Amino acid sequence: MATVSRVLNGTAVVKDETKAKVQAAIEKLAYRPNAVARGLASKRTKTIGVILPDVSDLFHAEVLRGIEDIATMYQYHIILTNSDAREDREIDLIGTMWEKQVDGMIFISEKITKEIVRTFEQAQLPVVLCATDDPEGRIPSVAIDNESAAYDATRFFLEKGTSQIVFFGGPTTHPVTMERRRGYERALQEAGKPLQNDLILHAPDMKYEGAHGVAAEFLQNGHRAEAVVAASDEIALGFLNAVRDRGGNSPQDVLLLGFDNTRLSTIVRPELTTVAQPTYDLGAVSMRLLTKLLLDEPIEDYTVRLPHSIIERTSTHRG
Amino acid sequence: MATVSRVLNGTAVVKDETKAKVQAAIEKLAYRPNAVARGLASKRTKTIGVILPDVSDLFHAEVLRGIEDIATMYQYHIILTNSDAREDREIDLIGTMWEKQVDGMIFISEKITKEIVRTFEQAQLPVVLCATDDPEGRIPSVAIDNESAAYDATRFFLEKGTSQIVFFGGPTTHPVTMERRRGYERALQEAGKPLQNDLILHAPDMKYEGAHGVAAEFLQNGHRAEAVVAASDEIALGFLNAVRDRGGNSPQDVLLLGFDNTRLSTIVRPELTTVAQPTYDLGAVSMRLLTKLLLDEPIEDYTVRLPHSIIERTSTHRG
DNA sequence: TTGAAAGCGCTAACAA
DNA sequence: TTGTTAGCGCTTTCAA
Repeated sequence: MATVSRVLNGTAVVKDETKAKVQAAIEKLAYRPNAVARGLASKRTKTIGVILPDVSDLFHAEVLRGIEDIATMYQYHIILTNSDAREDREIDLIGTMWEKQVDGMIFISEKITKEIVRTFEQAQLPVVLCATDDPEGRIPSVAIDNESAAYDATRFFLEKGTSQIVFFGGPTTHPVTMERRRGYERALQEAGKPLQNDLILHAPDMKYEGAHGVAAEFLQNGHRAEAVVAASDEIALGFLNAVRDRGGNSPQDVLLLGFDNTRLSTIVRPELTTVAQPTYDLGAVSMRLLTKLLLDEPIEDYTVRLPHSIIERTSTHRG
Repeated sequence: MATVSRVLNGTAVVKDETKAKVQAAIEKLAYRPNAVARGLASKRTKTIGVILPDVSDLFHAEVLRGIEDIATMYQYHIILTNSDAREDREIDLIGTMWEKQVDGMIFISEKITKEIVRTFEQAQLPVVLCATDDPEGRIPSVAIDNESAAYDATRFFLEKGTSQIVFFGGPTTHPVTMERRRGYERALQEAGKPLQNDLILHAPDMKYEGAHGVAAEFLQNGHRAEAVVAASDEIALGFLNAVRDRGGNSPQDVLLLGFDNTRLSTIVRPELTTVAQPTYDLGAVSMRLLTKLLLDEPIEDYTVRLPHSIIERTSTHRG
């Protein structure tokens, strides 16, 4: 049994001859090691827990795919759970992940609270935050620099000489939205433009439906916008369709810039200019960082900021 | 220890007084049972394996969400892996799921081969096929009736008096595509219409990009279509944009009907008429069926067919 | 109603 | 280089 274990795991030198015999026996009996027993004995399950708000969200699904691919590469398995971004569920789930003896975790959420940080620290679980960060910087994280991404997006319009630039974010309780809003505000201030509160819109979430309603109301009230910096592609499309509902269109009547470069942005017409987050990479890099943590490899940065870029398409292009 | 186990699992009667003492101790020590040890001892891990082609695909992500919600409800966890619909990987993954001692599996694939059926039977793992079925009907499955869904979609156009109805599917190796094609053909035959092979299109996959190319070529070659029955929303949008690229639009120049009722269908303009698969339910019902299998509950049907419906939107509506 | 004891199928020291 | 032994932290008989 011990020698079989050695052959299987390569944890010690085994004579070629015996190794061959063991492998023959494994073949013959179609033997497959029991990962649960192995996990109990070795205290490593080769399993990592992933908690995210909602897999059926395009962005999360793509991040997850990145996580999974790298996990597979390093022979880890993924236990997945949806939290619906509810803190109580998140904390509960961290506990069950602990019970499952996951080797580490990747955590995606909208907001990293002190309570969550504390729970991770108590659980002593290696964890990497993905697409968000811990404001206190105590937990390793992989994300983009949202403030400067929104700053760049706003500059993009300012350099075209556009005024009446709307910022259209998610809820004000959403830290990522607020970071982006700060970038927008900084760009305007640096350009000497006044901040107009009526040009700052917040949708109930990052989805299409709510954004569509908010945009419709905005236009209904007689407001006008020359350009929109939206915090997600879906939000941008919510604005687009509100404009269309009133007989307008983009880019003729409004220039639109989304966020995330989801598949939507090329499927829709006009194709959407967007700030590309390296969605897949966000997941892949998070998982890679986690493997470094788990394998005690040297780590340069515990806080990784991936580059973003603006992808120009027709929604901001006036023929 | 044994009594603690009894309190935790409710497997035997424990005096209220001792139960209270145990619970107090659990509280005090912040004790959390080790699920791995529990799994080894009881031979049940409360974990189910999910193998699907690609989580980052909208349809699968939504099915997965359905699976996960019901799994949570029954206190199961999900181990997730992507197979990219490659049979060799699928077979390999079934093996690793076995090693992980999952209690059961949900399997989503494009094609259920004999090899896969054999692997499941050898592994003796309870499994439910989701969104596909085993042609031999030996494995429980939850899906819709693709043939009659496409039949209904085609009838929908025939009843409008439409001719030149294109069928636009995925690859010919894709069983679901072929089932739908058969439904399309049956509807035409019953209506006494000739089958025109040049009106049957196959995209390289169910995604937008490839479909867009195939549609562009179709139109380039001077073919015309009055209506399109597409095998996925993305394929329908591929056709739509090919039409638009040539200055046309829907519903004016072509009536479009997609499949799946993904978020895309309402975000896009014109909003897309589509055959709604109960995507979330496909996952939820599969998982529920699996729990019945695992808990030895009575089962009426091992082969569940969920209802589909046509959701009419602007892409088939001529003012 | 509870405690004692065996054992789930491995890994990891320790000898040999 | 290999076999022996002792657990890993639970569940599940079996007695008491």
